[in-house]
Amino acid sequence: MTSAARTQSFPARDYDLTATFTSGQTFRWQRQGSHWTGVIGNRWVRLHADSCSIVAETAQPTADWSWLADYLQVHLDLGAVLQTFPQDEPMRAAVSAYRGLRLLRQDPWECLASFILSSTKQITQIQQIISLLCGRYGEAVAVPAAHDSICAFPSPARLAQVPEAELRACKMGFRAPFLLATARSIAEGQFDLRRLHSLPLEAARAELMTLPGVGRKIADCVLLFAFGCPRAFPVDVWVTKALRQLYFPRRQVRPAALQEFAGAHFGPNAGYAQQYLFHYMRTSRSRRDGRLQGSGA
DNA sequence: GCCCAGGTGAAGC
DNA sequence: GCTTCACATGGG
Repeated sequence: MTSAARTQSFPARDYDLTATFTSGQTFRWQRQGSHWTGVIGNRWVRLHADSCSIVAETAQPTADWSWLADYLQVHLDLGAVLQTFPQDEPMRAAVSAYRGLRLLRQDPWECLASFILSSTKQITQIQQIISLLCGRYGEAVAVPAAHDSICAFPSPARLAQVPEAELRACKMGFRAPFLLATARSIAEGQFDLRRLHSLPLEAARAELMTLPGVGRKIADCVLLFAFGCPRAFPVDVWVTKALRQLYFPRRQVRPAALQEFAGAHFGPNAGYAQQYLFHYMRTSRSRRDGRLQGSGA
């Protein structure tokens, strides 16, 4: 017998909520002190972590918490994943800096739409665009007394009805027609995100890349962050910088060669390794400015 | 003012 | 095939 409660504790070691929520895989979590507030599906959630567990609070009594365990991937043996990383100096440094950084298992539509909006935008700006989008077109979700109101991520059907000019007013610029066309394709049933679960990585990636505004990088983000494909390896400007600086200092390496190197070098959890590299690269001025030495140098 | 940001698609060679 | 460019907008 499971009774419904508004709080639940998940045993979890090595879980750094701050690194996880600020590492650019998701854009809506907000910090209040040691607590993080967000919306998963249509549920308000507040989390905080102590040394051996994550404590969750919802707005309404909840009997089945599997949706949250799945989102947070609390059952994942992080140590086993980290052991599959290459034992080179860049990875050791990145893991040492942010051990406890996790990959979430996000809703495919929210993840896809968010990354369509991400192209050549800084993370703070992506957060702002998505906040406007949710506030204007998302449905309000139940919130505990004395907490700020908050909305769910708008559905494809809802966004499909929004005029392009209104989307542009959410500061998304040239990304608006891409988001709109993708929302319509999904809302009208031409594109079925659920079908991707049954496809191998390469086929799922090819399917995603048929959507307007979705190229290799965004497809890999969705495959990694929403579909749990551990080998998906998004290569953005930061990862490009990390790979060049840490693995190919003072050499010209073309993007295709970097992608090929990544697929061969980082192992079965390459996507996880990529997230550590991305966050590590972005969070240090010396690394951003390229003053860090390469692996063997 | 200038360069850049979790890119993509289309046009030009 | 590959390289270059336009596309909005705001942070640093």
